[in-house]
Amino acid sequence: MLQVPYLRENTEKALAGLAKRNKDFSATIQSIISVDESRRKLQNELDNLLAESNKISKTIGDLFKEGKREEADGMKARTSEIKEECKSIETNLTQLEEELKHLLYLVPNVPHESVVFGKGADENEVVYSSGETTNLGENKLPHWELCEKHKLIDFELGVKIAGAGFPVYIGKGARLQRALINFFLEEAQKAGYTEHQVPHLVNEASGYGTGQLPDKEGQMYHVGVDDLYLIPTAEVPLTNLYRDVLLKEEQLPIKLTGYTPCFRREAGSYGKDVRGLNRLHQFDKVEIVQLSKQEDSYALLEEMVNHVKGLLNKLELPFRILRLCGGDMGFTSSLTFDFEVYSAAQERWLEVSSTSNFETFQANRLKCRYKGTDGKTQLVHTLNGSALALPRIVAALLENHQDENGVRIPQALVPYCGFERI
RNA sequence: GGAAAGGUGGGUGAGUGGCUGAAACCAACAGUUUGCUAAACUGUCGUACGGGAAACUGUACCGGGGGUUCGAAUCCCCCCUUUUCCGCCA
Repeated sequence: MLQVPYLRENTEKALAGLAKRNKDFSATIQSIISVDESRRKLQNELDNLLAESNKISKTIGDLFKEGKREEADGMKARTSEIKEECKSIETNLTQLEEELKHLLYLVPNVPHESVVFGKGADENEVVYSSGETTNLGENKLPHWELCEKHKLIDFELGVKIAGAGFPVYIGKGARLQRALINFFLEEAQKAGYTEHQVPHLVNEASGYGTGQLPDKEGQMYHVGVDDLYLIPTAEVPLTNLYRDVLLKEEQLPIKLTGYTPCFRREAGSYGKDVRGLNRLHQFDKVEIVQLSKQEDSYALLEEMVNHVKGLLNKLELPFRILRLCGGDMGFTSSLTFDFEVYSAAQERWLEVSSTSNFETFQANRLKCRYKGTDGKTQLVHTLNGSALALPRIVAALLENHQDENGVRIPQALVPYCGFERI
């Protein structure tokens, strides 16, 4: 969430930025500023009362030691009075704090200056294109048919075991999955990211830390008995490793990677969007995360974008990079680049990675700060990106690399697969 | 799942109702000394929120939450967690 002092001191700037999201936040921000002002005023009153009470208590203690019991007893009345006052102030204060928190949860991150105004996905800007898209001619098959033909994935079987959106990978299909995971992890490690194996279930605090809660509550699977959430992305556990942590400047940037399955309820999805591997309830993904100094984060974002670019090139897939417009950007993000691969048989673009800079928006909730060499403490910037999500990569690999004899495995992947063709 | 004992600052660890935001030691940082290093000595050494131009100052925080009390790291209750023992088990 945004920081109140920032909103107070840069109201116009924040509003101008937020306007790019095609929504008006001026009323909310006005409320935030005024609620916070009342909050501070009350806090001050409370502090003063407590200070008085502390002083009296100390005096009472001294009097007891001197044996002046009655005098001490006489002073107790005032502290009781103060206590009553404090109680009512505290009630109001808690209420204001809650109100403030709720208001802050309503405001998304302020878009970066390079982000354009836009109402939705149609207005995203293509900032890079890898070139020609594959042209397959007449006999091309969509990936779900290729999967069936080559017995790579059984969607029906998954329905029996769990439900729609939980595919079963079989034989070379399963090995391809494993190969991709290893390939992505290996590439991330070469790029300086430290591999982590993290829990696939997280507690509520972690959900709030990265902003999935309260915003996207309905998107996550919730295990009621134990009050845990299945992770929708490794971003959640990875970033939360640094919740409530005070770092030293020289530790930054911190570069993390991890493979996890991701679980998403995807309520409300339907139609051709969800056919085959296009949208699943469970899928595999390798995530990269960085924590950085404020002044470095945009250079690091570019570095991450280049990393993902490299992966797609090695997989020999046609792709493009979009800079999301204000209206299509995620709640917590300040700047997001989406990567889309071309699905040659479906003749459409599929999102395979979303790489973002969250600036201090997550760090503020996470309370992840660093102490500079000047001794000043400030919030880190957090960044993350998919590098990469498997299902649509698999879809694109199968579709783009199909020929009369089956499917060709790109050279870079062969050592990980152990086979060259499907 | 059952039982017992714990959880204090970066670390070790003292503290059982007021003199404790917290001893001592270690680590870290700055300085003195030194040809350099080491050692020794001196000093600094938590976080958050608020007030102040600043020096500084108020409040809160000893796993988390609540309670008792004029006053809680210290007493009581609930939760989380660690260790050990038992049970179960990949």
